[in-house]
Amino acid sequence: MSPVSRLPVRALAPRRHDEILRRLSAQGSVSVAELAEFFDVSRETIRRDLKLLSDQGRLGIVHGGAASFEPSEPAMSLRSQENAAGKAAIGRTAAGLVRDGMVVFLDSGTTTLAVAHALTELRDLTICTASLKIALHLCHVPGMRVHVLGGEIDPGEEAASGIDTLDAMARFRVDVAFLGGGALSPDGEVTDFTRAGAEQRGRMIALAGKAYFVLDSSKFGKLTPLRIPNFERAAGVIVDADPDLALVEALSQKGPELIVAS
Amino acid sequence: MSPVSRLPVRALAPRRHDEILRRLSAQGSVSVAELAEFFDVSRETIRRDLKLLSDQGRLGIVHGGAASFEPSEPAMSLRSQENAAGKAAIGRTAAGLVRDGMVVFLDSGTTTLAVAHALTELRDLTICTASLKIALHLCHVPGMRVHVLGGEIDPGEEAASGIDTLDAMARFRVDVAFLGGGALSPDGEVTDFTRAGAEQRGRMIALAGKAYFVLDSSKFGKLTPLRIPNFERAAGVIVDADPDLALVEALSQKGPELIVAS
DNA sequence: CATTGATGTTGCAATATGTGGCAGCGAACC
DNA sequence: GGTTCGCTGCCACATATTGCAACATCAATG
Repeated sequence: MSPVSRLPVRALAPRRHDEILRRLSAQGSVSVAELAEFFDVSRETIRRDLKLLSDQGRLGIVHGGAASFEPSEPAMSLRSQENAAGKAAIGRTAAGLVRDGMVVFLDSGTTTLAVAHALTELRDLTICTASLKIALHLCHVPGMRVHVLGGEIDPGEEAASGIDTLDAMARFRVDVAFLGGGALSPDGEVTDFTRAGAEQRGRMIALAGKAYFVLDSSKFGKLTPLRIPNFERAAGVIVDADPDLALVEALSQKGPELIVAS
Repeated sequence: MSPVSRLPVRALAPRRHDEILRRLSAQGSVSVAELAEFFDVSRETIRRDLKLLSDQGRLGIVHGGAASFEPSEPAMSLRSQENAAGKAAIGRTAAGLVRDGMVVFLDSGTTTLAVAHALTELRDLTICTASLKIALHLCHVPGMRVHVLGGEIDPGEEAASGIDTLDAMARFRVDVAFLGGGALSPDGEVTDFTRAGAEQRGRMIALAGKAYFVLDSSKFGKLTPLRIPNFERAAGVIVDADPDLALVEALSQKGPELIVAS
């Protein structure tokens, strides 16, 4: 859409966005009607604001308004419902790349959780993850040794993050890593929401023998702000549907193999 | 347009869902009538909400309301059912020893999980734990910063343990620690099942400003093999029923205060 | 085991909300 | 000055949510 030349820094719109996000983190949810009255703009304008923020992944749109991802337990479970079939297919394909005896790193996220489910078919794996849900799930599978990375928990991801996590990661010798991401940008690169996330994933690419990104089709063409370091050294990107041709070509230029799960 | 038209400031659907699930995990069950009154919506609406959540497998609908599934692992969930009332009382008493702003260590185990539940009444705590369940639960409570200790997961405890965990523990400055244990032996000492567990608890006693053991009455008079180092330096032992007199006297000889929750 | 009050179910209408098209307006640019 | 572009509001129409009412079920009690 917009040729990325410069960000239009209007005075009014960003002010609304800030306030919307502030309210969201304070109250958990906001309604379109309430915001329209507060800013004295039309409801359409508010909806456009919410759509924008939603595309950036900063909130979730619901009937009547928007809800924050953070404080709500459903956020994660709801997200894991979205495109469940696609994620399951990605999980099976990912599991096909793993052999018994390997050391596997699993990133946090709903798509990697699907990979975790698929991995239960295997035996004798060492799993390394920062995700509480994944650890909790896989630790009961016979033959799996699960290591959890320490750190401060990010409630949105339900996973550890931060300095301690980066630190702990470096101690492992990882055969294959499955990483999530915020978006598959039109120029064929996986991007992330946060600085910390991008850094963590970039490091894991460097650490792992092979690193695959797992992204379901809802992430295609979205835009998130952070590039992931070392992306071109990743082994592949596993998706559940063919991206458009431009994206395929852009990706093939970068290096990582495109794998479409069926 | 919108000249202050009468806007019912009703809660958005996801907000209701969050609250319903929150109540479920707190109380185990909710009633349609109570929810309808709370949200000021009709009972049909509540039922539709419950139907939706039920379709997602997040609760079970029963006549009159809904009940929590607690889709947890049998080993752990079975244990947490035992003497639930006693554990809840211990939890409340333990929470009474905590003040806003403190750094709290929570050991793994079902009794400490009850403490975690009780701590949700507080705000502005830093939690440090090796237990996946505790981390997962508390990370969604507003005002809580949760740190998880890294390490290999023990499936029975659903918590990290081992060298890495001991290592990570040492980095924290802990105000108050709540520790589990295998048994309260007849000679007034808390003992443990495993060498690793005893070592970890002993270290935490040394690290924390105050360390309390939380033990429900099913642990009285049992015998487990490992003594816990530094036990005499613990601040107290919180239980849910009076132990017999000999045990009380033996304990008072050692040092830690005996606290009986009501 | 029958009664009775509470609860669950269904169809429907009212209202609120979402969507897409279009035009006005102001800022930036040529 | 004219043009373009993005933001905004208005409108018409599609969709979703909710409450009501009538009826079916359930479960506790005597």
